[in-house]
Amino acid sequence: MTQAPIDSARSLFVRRWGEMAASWGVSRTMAEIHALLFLAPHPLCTDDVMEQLEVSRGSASTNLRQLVNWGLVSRNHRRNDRKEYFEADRDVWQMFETILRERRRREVQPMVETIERCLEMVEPARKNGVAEANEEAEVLRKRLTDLQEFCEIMNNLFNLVTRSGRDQVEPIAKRLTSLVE
Amino acid sequence: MTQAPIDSARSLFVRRWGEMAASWGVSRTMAEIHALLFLAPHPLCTDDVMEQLEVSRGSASTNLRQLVNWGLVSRNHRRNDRKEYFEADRDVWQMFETILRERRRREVQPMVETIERCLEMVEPARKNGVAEANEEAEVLRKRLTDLQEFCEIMNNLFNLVTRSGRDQVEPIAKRLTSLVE
DNA sequence: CTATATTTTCAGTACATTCTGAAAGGATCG
DNA sequence: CGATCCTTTCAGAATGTACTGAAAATATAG
Repeated sequence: MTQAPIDSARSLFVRRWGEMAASWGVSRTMAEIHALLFLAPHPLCTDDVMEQLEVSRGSASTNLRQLVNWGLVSRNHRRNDRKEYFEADRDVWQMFETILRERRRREVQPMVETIERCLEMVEPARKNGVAEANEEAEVLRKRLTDLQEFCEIMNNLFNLVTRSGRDQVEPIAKRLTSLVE
Repeated sequence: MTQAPIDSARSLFVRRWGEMAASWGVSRTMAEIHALLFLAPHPLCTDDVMEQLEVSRGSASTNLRQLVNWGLVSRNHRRNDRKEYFEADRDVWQMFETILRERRRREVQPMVETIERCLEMVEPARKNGVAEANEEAEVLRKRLTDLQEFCEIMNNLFNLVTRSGRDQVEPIAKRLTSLVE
C-alpha cells in the first residue's frame, strides 16, 4: 500500500532535485536517482529505480555506476540474493564535501593547470619587443595572477575545512550564522 | 600586428574556461566570451567577439546579453560611435560573489522552496495511519529537515560573507589559508 | 525624416547528450 | 557444469540545447 502524500512529496523532491542538478551540469536522471536513494528509507535495487523513475535498465545501471564513482552512493549485497542494493550517503555535510572534492578534481584542477601554463607562455614576452606589446603582456599577466591567487585561497580554504572535519566546522558555521539573524 | 605567445595564451585560456563552464551547466560560448572579455585589455564590440571566437552575430548578441543579465559584463558607449562596447568585471572576488548570488537565486532558491513544500505535505501524515506509515513519514521528514538546515547555514554564511565585503573577507581567508601550508 | 549603422529576434539546422532495449557478459546456485 | 539471475555494454533513436544567418526592429547621424 502506498501513502499518497508521502509519495507525492518524494516525487516532487526528486523531480526538482533533477531539475536543479541539470542546470549545474549533472544529468537529470543521475540526480533523480540520487534524490530517490537519499530519501529512501532503505537501499534500493536496480529494478526499484527503474520502476519508480520509469527509466530503462541501461540508464539505471549507467547512472548508478556514476553515482558510485562519485562516492555518493554505495553498493550492498544481501545473503541469498544476487541483486545489488544501492544506498546513498545521508550525511548532508559529507555529501557536500564529496561533491566539491570531485568537482575540484574533475573540473577546477585542469583550469588551474591551464592558468599556470598560460603564465609560462606570457612570461618570456614581458620585456621583449615594443613597449605596446610589453604593456599588453603585463595586463594579461595581472589578470591571470589575480585569478590564480583566488584559486589558491579557495583551494586552501577547502582543504582547511575538510581537514578540520565536519564536527569542527558545523558548530563554527552555526555560530557565525547566528551573527546574521 | 599580433603577438603570437600572448595570443596563444589567451586562446588557450578562453578554450579551457569554456570547457570548464560547460561542465557546470553554462554554455560554452557564453563562457568563452566571458573569458575573452576578462582578459581583454579594453572593452570589445560585438564584431570583435564574432571575429575572435568565430561565432555568428546572433550567438554573440544573445550570449553578451546573458552575460550582462548575470551582472558579469557591462555595456559601454563611446561618443561618435554607434557601437556598444562590452567590458567584464575584473575583480575576481566580486565575480565569484556575482556568480554565487545568481546561481542561488536561479537554482538553489526553487529547491529550498520545494523542500519547504515537501515538509508541509509530509507533516499531516506523521501520526495518521498505521505505525509503519508513520515511521516512513518520520524518516522522510528527517532527511528533508537535515537538508533544510544545511541550506540555511550555507545561505547565512553566504550573506555574512557578502555583507562583510570583500575587504574584510579576503584578508581573513588569506590568514586562515596560511594555517594549511 | 531619411539613410545608415547596429542590435535583436527567430525559424530552421546542426550538434551533443542521454536514453532505450536487446544482446553479451558475469556471477551464483544447486 | 548447466541453468538462472542480474549487470553491463552499446548501436541506434530520441531528446534537448545552442548556433546560424537573414529579416525585422531599433537607434543614431546628418
